[in-house]
Amino acid sequence: MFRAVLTDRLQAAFSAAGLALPEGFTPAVVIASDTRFGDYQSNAAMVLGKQLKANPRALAEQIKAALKVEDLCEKVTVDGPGFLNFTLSSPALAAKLGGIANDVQVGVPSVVKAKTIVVDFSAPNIAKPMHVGHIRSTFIGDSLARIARFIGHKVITDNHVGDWGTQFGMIIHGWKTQLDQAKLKADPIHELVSVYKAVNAATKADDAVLETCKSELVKLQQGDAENLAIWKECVRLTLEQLEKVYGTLDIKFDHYLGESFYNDALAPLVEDMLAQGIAQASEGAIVVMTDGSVKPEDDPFLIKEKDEWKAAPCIIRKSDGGFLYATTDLATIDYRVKEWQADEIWYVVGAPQQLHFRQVFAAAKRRGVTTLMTHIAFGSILGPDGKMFKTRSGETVGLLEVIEEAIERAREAADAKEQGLSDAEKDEIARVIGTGSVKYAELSQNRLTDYKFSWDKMLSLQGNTAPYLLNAYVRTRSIFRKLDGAVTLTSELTLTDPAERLLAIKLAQFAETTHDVLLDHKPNLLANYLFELANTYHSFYEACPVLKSEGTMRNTRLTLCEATSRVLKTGLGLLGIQTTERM
RNA sequence: GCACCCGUAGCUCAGUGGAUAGAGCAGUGGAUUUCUAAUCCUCUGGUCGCAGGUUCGAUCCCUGCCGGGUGCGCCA
Repeated sequence: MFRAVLTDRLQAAFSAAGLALPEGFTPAVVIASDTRFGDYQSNAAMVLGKQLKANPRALAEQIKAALKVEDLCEKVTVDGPGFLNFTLSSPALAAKLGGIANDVQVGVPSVVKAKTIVVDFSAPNIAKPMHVGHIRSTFIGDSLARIARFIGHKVITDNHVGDWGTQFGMIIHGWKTQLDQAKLKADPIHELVSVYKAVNAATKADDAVLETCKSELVKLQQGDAENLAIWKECVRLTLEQLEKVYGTLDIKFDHYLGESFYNDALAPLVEDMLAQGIAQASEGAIVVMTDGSVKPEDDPFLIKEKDEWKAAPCIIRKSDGGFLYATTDLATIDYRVKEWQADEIWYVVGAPQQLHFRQVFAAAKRRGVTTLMTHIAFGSILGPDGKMFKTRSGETVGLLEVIEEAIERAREAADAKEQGLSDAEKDEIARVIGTGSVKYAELSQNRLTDYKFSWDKMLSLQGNTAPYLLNAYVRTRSIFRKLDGAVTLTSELTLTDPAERLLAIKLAQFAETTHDVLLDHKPNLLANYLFELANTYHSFYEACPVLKSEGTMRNTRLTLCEATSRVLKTGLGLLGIQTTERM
């Protein structure tokens, strides 16, 4: 990575110039914000100037004089208030380019210390269809898992499905009293949902129904054979459907350890926490309270009310003896730490659950868990009114519905092109473009901001969209299809045209971008980068004929195409987006 | 009441303690008998919610306010 190498050189220059660096100071080199000045830049002289009370420009000149970068840069300049600007040399860029075009890791170095990372994402509920609300967790989680794995971590993906809970009282009651077997066979989830909705409505009208549901739930929890069988069938039917959706989306999990998996661990866990004094009885329930180890404003177990800090406990056992979300999460952490030796656990779950995770993480730490637990939060998907989509009010849009519509629109566009592709080929192209469009629409956004759900944005085929990126890839493949015979991409390369140079620099930045994504768990950095790369390639493509050129120029351009092709395929793959050879 | 997230172009959204704040859509005017136009190139469009503060430098950090969203003991 140029950025890392230049940082090292800068560090060396400080020593060579005899500059005493203040404690904790490391020079920062970044990709240039304005390409007129260079390819990379550093503000180290300005930061240092402040701390050493020295003139930043003079300091920059002093550093520049001590800098040894002849093998990398054709030019280093001091500009403005004291910026050091680096312009890469053509040979250095060409060498890097050859590396990208011939390397399976496309020039992205692996991490020095590989960690075991458990990624918890998607987590749909049994007997409920996935809706647009699941888009964020599913796509962000899948992408982060792919990226972490790509740069060398050991990644374990776990779909913590909601297969246990109070809703099963209603579903079992409905199953017994009003299930339509024919409809169940035709569309299991749809039938389960309508049964659930009907019973849910009935409970609101009639308390007796509610009581029946509660007793069905208790029977299930006590291991009643009939109810257990119904529950298992619900889980089986739902998972079967989920697998189909995940298959269409090209998403795989290493494990499907749902909430029910941890049932037997809950009672002992609560007992253990009581015994250790981490949990206590309160108003009939068992809760975790503050231990006063942190400042009140940082304590997840305290809340301020009228200038007084009041308890905001985390309940792990209800007064009726039942267990909760937090209890299951604590048991899940135990399992992941013990069985998988997780160094880190990433929870890709919506921002509204921030308090829950702060409490759970704090409770786990008190139990001696040292694993780094991170809540990778994301904003809500809003309806047209700017308010959250509500799951239960029926206002939401089904995930499958969105995907199918996207595939259909992509298919229409493919049909309009007339390039002699078979129906099967067009179907596959439409699937890749349709699912890619929905994924890209999600992943190109900052995960923390709320956004309004928009069919047009999800399904658009122009502009900053998956088809735009895929088209750039298709253009690279088209060139190699037309090429006669094998090419060697190892001969001499020379970058002459400005468009060639811009593309080469962009390609070199893939490594930096990929690593940066994991600093803040933000896949949109990669999405934005790939859009810029595609844009740069499209411009290059218009400006620089490849097959019609000759000699070194032709070889250079072919190498640029091959490198672009690999970076796009790899980069899109890291977003969970597949590619096609034609479109 | 308290806490967290958000407020950037007509719309939807990027962005960073640095140099003249970007993109897509919409609007405008061009480019192709194509290495695939699902493309490229022009132009138009901004008091980065408001007010202070810190800094050589603030859209970014701090404080206060205004506006929107979310969460806060027995759902998950």
